[in-house]
Amino acid sequence: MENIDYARVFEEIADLLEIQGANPFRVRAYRNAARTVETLSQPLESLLKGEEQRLEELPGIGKDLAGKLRELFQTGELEFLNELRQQVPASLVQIMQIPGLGPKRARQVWDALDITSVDELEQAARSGALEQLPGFGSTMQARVLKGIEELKARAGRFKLSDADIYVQPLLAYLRQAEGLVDLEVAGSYRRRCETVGDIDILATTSNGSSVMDHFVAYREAREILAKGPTKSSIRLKAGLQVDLRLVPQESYGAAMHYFTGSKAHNIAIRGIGRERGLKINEYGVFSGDRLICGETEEEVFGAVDLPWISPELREARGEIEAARVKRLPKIIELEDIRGDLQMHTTYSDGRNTAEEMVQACRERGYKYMAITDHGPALRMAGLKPSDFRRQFAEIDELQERLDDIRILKSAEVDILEDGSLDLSDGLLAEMDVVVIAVHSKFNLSRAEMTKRISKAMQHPQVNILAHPTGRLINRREPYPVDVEELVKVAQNEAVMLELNAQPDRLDLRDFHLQMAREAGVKIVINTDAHRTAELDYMHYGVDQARRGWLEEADVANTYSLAKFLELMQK
DNA sequence: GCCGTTTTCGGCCCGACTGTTTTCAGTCG
Ligand SMILES: Nc1nc2c(ncn2[C@H]2C[C@H](O)[C@@H](COP(=O)(O)OP(=O)(O)OP(=O)(O)O)O2)c(=O)[nH]1
Ligand SMILES: [Mg+2]
Ligand SMILES: [Mg+2]
Ligand SMILES: [Zn+2]
Repeated sequence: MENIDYARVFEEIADLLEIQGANPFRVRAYRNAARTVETLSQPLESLLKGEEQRLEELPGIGKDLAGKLRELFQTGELEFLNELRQQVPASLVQIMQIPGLGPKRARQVWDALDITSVDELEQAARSGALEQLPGFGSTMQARVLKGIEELKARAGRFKLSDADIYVQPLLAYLRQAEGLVDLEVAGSYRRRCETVGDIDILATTSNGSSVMDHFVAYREAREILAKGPTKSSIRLKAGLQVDLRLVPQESYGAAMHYFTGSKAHNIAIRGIGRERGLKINEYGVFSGDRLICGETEEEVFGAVDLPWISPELREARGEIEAARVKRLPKIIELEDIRGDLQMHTTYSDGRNTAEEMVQACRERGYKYMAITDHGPALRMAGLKPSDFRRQFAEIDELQERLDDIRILKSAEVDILEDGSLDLSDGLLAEMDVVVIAVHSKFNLSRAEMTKRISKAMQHPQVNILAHPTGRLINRREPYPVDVEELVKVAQNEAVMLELNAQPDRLDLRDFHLQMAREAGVKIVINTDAHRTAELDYMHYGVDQARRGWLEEADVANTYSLAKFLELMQK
């Protein structure tokens, strides 16, 4: 019964209801609720256990959906979903994953051809039965077959850092087009989401531009998905989709707001506009047919009496309410960072020596750093106690020659299966800061894993829990663990939680960070660099921290060395 | 299905691109 995916259940209900032809607003309610429970900064389970009506206080969760969440929590099942699956084949929702096929056409192939799965649909398309259906032509049939192939290849979402590989060359190419004024990346990339489904680019022009023709002629494009005067999409050879939107220069602000999203944020802002008799779209803010403003984002927010909101916060997770009462957080910036507390050297699995890492940290203006090579439990990469002592002596020597940075002796100590550590208390006592993390034995139950990590955190010499959930984006699920409980332990034991800035970790997640902030637990943003260049991953960590509403004071490595050392006192 | 000091009923964001639609539905952003 542990680990019910509440969001998935609501998503499935939304899909099935939509195929059934239910009221679109009812469908949207389920989709919104799925989003809400997925990204909750208060843990859903503690709300579910509570006696009171706390669940109903969540935006978009009323009596009915709260009841369904409770039923799921208590029984592990949902009668309503089971009944729905009797009425609509559950495998039909897969058909909606194919580009160009939505609820109406899923319904149509089910009704007309008794198709209930992607495989059956593929057969119908191959046999030519599909193009006989009203509304389906040969073009559509071919598109479906292609869509099914792509679905099998499964490009999926791209890590933000992978998207970065393609963004700069593409922008450089687009800038060659005639008639361009602005060119900016919007969408989830601008909101600095940990993964992006595509790249959304906004261009503006004063007198018309040839940018659309130029765009679809990009040599890295594999396919043109759509092409119109204001909006075109291509798929890159790498599989990544790119959407380009072109609007008049005077619509820059409104278009940027629209194209940055998120969708839920847009709907909320437009709803507020509507209450005030305003129409907000990507071209501007309108009163009737009269354009009121739209040149800048500030104007758009201003039209609904809100201050400008950072893109990272635009997720309809309370930022609008916070902005309304002037309580938006002043979120952290890269320049606030004064140190990096996890990195590796050639002593373990790093590529650069301690001296090189120190030099690289000084170049980045850091005032302190910790060298955290692995303990002996990592057999290939780990250090024996004697290696650590050798390294500490080397650090002493390096430190003697430097007065602009403090090198903290440390280690990334492994949390063993029973919650004990792979280095002795004696050795830990020789360190300035102790970082702990799980690196093996992931297949414990949630309760066991939580107990294991909690025990390690209770060790009196431990300061930082690194990459607390162990997930690797697109490669490895987090091990099962109760992050809410870890936050509580961190609070009681004065342990800090790491936000690991490696772009495939970004661990903790944004909503975990919000949870920690609300509990007053300090976060440390570390790059876990395995070479000097990886120290620059810090900005990914800061981006994630911004999405988690963290302010400078919430992040321990924004403090001066003295203050940071003070924070570690138990 | 949710929501509300203008409402407990009647609203719910708004627009672009595609295809076979003869005047616009479906899908997607
Ligand atoms: N008003 C409005 N805006 C939308 C809607 N769908 C998308 N947008 C806007 C907000 C999105 O951030 C932006 C880009 O759309 P995308 O589908 O690419 O979404 P986004 O980039 O947020 O996430 P992604 O990582 O691409 O899945 O377009 C919508 O239904 N209504
Ligand atoms: Mg996008
Ligand atoms: Mg897009
Ligand atoms: Zn590690």
